[in-house]
Amino acid sequence: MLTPTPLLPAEPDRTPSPPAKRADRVRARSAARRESERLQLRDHVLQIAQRQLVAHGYHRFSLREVAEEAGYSPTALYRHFADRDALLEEVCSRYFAQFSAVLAAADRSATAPRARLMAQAQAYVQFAIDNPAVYRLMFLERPEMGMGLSMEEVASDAGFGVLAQAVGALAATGGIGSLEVPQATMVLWAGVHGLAAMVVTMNLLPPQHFLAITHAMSVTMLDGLQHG
Amino acid sequence: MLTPTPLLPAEPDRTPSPPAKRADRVRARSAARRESERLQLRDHVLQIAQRQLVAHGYHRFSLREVAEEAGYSPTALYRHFADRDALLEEVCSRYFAQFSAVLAAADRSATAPRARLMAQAQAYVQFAIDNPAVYRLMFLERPEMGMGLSMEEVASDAGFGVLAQAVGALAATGGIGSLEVPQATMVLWAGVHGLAAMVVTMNLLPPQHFLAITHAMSVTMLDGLQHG
DNA sequence: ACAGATAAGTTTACGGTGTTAACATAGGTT
DNA sequence: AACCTATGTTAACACCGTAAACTTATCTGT
Repeated sequence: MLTPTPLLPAEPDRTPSPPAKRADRVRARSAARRESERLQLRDHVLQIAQRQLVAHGYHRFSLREVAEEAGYSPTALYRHFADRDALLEEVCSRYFAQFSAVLAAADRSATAPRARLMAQAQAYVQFAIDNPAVYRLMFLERPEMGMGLSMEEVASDAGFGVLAQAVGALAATGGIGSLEVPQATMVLWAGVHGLAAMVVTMNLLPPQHFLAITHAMSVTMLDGLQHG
Repeated sequence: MLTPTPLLPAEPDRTPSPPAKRADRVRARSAARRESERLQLRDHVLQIAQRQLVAHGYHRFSLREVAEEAGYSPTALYRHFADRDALLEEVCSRYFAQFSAVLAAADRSATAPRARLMAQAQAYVQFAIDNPAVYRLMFLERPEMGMGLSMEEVASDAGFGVLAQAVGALAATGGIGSLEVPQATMVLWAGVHGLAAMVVTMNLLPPQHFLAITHAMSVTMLDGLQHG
C-alpha cells in the first residue's frame, strides 16, 4: 500500500546497485533535460540576436524584435537575460571567441614575429570590415569595459594574448627598441583599432583602401619600433 | 493718401535718399530683429544641447530634455532643427571649429615638422580626454560621415588641413620615406584616432596613461615613416 | 485699416523602445 | 493531493522621436 506507482509493476531492485537510487536517476535526468532545454533556448535566442545585429546594424537592434522572431513575448527574455545589455554582452562574448580565433589563425600563418604581426593586423581590420556591427558592439559601445585595469593586465588579456605574445617574440629579436612589451602592444593595438573604428563608424573609403592603409601602418609602426 | 504709417508724422524725406524708403527700412530692421531673435534662440538651444551632451553623455542625450530645459515643448525645436540628428550635427560643427583650433594652436607651438606633429597628436588625444561625449559624437556616431570620398579628399579636409600640412612639411624634409602624403596622413590620423576612441569608449586606463601611449605611438610612427 | 499670409509655439497622438508587476500554468517535489 | 518553482503570458509605465492639427502673434499687400 506504500507503492506510489500502482500503474506500473514497479519492478523493485532490478539492478543490484544501492536501493532507492532509481528515482534519483530519473530526477537527475529530468533536471538535465530541463537544463539542456534552457540552454538550447538561450542559444536559439542568441543566434537570432546575432543575426539581427549583423542584419540591421547596431543602432536598430531591438530586444522586442528579437523576441518576436524567436516567438516569445518581449518580457519572456528576461527569464534568461538580465536585460538588453546582458543579451548583447553574450552575443559579444561569442564573437570574442571567434575574433581571437581569427587572430590566432593569422598569427599561425607566419613564423617571423614581424610577419606574424603584419598578418594579425590585416586579419584584425578584415574582421572589422566583415563584421562592422559586431566590432562596434565589442569595442565601441561598452563603456563598462575594462574599468581601471593596469596596462599589463590589458595587454595580457585573453583577447590580446596572441598579439602580446607576438610582440614578445619580436622583442626577443630586439625588434621593439626601447619600449616595454605592454607599451608596444598597446601602441600596435591602438593603431589597428583606429583603422577598424574608422571602418565601422564612417564609410569614407572603400574597404580595400583600409586594408592598404593597414599595411602601410603596420610597416610604419614595426619599422618605428625597431629604431626606437 | 499713400502714406502707410498714419500714426507717425511720417516726416517725409528727412534724408535726401530716394523717397518711400523709410517703410522699407523699418521693415528691414524688423526682419533683422526677427532673424536675430531666431539666431539667438537657436544659439540658446544649442548651448543647452551642448551642455547636456557633455553632462549626461552621448547615450542619454534626449531631444525632449533639451526642450524642457530650454522652456519649450518638445515639438517646438522642429521649427529650428530638422530633427534630433540635425541638432546634434550643429553641436558637432561647433566643436569641429573648436577642435581644429586646438590642433592649429598645438601645431603653432613648434616649428620643426616632427615636433609639430607630436604636439598635434598630444592635443588630439587631450581633446578626446576633455570631451569624451563630444569626440564620440563627432567621430564615432555619424555613419553618414564621408560617404565615399577619395583618400586625397579626406586627407585634405578642412578638419585635417593642419595635420596634412604638417605631414607635407615633414615630407619636404624627407621625413615620410616612401609613402605619399595622403597615405601618411591617414596612418597618423588613424593612430591617434584609435587612442582617442579607446579613451572615449572604454575606460581601462587612466587618462594620463593614454597621453604617455600617445607619445610612444607618435615617436614610433614618425620613426617608422622616416625609415620606410 | 483691414484681410490674409507667415512664422512660432502649443496640444495631441502615434508608434517605437526597455522594463516592471501581476497573473497563469505546467512539472517536479514532498 | 498539496505545494513550489520555473517559465511563460498580458497589462502597464515611462520614456523616446516625430507628425498633424490647432492657436496666436506678427508682418504684409491692397
